[in-house]
Formats: sequence, C-alpha cells, structure tokens
Amino acid sequence: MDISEVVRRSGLPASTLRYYEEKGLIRSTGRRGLHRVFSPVVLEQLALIALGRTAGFSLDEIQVMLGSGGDLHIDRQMLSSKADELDTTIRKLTAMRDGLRHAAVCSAPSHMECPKFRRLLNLAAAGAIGEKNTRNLKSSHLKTGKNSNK
Amino acid sequence: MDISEVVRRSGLPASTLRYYEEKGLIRSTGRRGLHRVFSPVVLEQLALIALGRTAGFSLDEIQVMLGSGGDLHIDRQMLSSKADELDTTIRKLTAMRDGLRHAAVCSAPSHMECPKFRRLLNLAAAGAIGEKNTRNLKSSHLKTGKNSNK
DNA sequence: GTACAACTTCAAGTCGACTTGAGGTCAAGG
DNA sequence: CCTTGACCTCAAGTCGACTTGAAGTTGTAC
Repeated sequence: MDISEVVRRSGLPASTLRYYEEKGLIRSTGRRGLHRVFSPVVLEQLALIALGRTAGFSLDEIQVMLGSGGDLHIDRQMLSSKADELDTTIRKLTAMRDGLRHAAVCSAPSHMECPKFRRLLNLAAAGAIGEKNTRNLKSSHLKTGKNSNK
Repeated sequence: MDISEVVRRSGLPASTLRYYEEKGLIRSTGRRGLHRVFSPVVLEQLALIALGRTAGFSLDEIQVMLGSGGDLHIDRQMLSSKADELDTTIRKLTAMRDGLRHAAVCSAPSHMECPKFRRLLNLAAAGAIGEKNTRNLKSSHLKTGKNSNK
C-alpha cells in the first residue's frame, strides 16, 4: 500500500502518518523510489493508536506499549490504572453533565440562586481549583473546526 | 483583598489571575499603588470559570457567559447542548474504561486475540479515525507533573 | 519522452492556556 | 528613612500533536 491508500483507509492525513513514523509509532516497510510503502498491518496499529489516544494516553505512552517489536506488550497493571483514571474522569463529567442538565431547566431566576447550581459550583471549585492534579481536564468534543476545514 | 489572598483562597497562581484579568474574565476593583485589589466576588467568578473549564468550555466561551455585566447570563440552550456533548464523551469513555478493564484481566495470550479487545479496537477506529469531530478528546487526568512542581 | 500529480524532506507555524524571566516599582515593617 | 520582598509589566517560552509551506524528486499515464 502506498501512503494515499493508508490515508484513504484510515482517514488520517498523510502528514499525520509521516509524523507518526517519525515518532516511531508506525513503520513503513520500504520505499518505492522515494515513496513510502506500508503493510496492511499499519492499519491495525493506527487503530490501536486511536484507541490509546481516546483512552487518554499520550503518543509517548502509546509508543512504549507498541514496543519496538511488532506486537504490543501492554502492561496489564497500566491498563488497570488507566481504567481507574478514566473512571474518575467519568464520575466528574457525569456530575457536571447532571448539573448542566439541571441548570438548563432550573426555574430559579438566576443560576446563582439555585442550590443545585451552587453545589455544582462547589464541586468544581473543589475539583479544579485548589487541587494539584485534575487540572487540564479538557474534552473539547467537536472543537476541530479550524483543523479539518483548510 | 490583594492578589496574594486570592491566590491563597483560590489555589490559582498569581500569573493565572493576571492572565484571566487580561483576558477579561475577571476584574480587579482597583489599585493600591501598582498592586491590584480584588473584591471577594472574584472568588465566585473563579469557581464559575473552573466549573466551565471542567465542563469543557474554552475561556473564550466562558467569557461570553460571564458577560461584561456583573452577573452571568448563560444560555440555557447552550447548557443543554454542552450537557449532550458531555454525555457523548461519557459514553465513549465508559466503553473505553470497560474495554481496558477487561483487557487488564483477559486470559487471551495476546490482546489481539481477544474478541472484546478487537471490538474495542473497532470502536476506537470508528470513533477517532475516520470521523471529523471527536478528535482532540484528551482528558489527561493527572498529567500536571511538570506544571505543578517547579 | 514528457508532463504532472503525488510524493518527498525539513523547518517553521499553530492552538489554548498558561508560565517564566528580566527588569522595574513600591507599600509596609523595623 | 531605608530595606526588602511582594507586586508590577511585557515579551517570550512551553507543551503536545499536528499542520503548513517551500522547494525538490519521481512514478505513471498519455
């Protein structure tokens, strides 16, 4: 497969594939002239990378999991702790979602006067302010506007 | 209150407070000499900002909500749609968590041979690759290491 | 055989939310 | 009055994951 086919089948832009290769996350099996040649295996690896990214792993962490050998060696302990982290995140987001949901239909004249909203506020203050972890928890959903256009 | 008290009570560094002021998210009520003076109201606003950040709003979005007036005017529709986005995120993370959880205890010799893991992989491939939104969903939990230390 | 779209490399730019550093000012305690 | 440390400003740097652009090369269809 040449790069354009990988692009087609993975949905990732060529620049990303080159970037991943440069980082050592994937490998092209050779060159036809200058052009990279990929084995279909790369598609599976890309799916794995996507999986990892979605789970919140950084590319560096993923690189470790993929190992330099062909097949992955994933530390089960790491999986477990990552799952726990995810769980914490999920709990937070759930509280947030419920709070937002309520605020959207709350009858209080101002959100500030709604006890539930204030409770949510405290939760946020305790969670995001004043602690050392838990910062940088973004999840910017469909924020790709500028990227995917041009 | 001077800035050091806001720092103490909010847990945010002074640089962040100055940054927020520069961005128009908070306001100092005056100066004592060069030094900023804040009203206690700012603490409530900071909690609100933290809330918004945790829910996945950008600072720009939050700025709109806080309005230039003192009290917030939050679009209920926006809350609702943000809640929906959160919900989608939560669902994804939940699937991911369960998959990881399983992979951590799976008896298959390699993860690749576990049907559940492969299903997760497909899920990730469908979700993160090949679609236009849903990228950039990080949630880097306790990834503040470098920040909070120095 | 030649045009040209598709590939290549490498350096630099982008985005958001801050942080860091240099260099300067000043309110308050002794 | 004078020191000092907390505060100030402004420009530049950081981090991760890519993207963009310029400039060059080349497989392939005609």
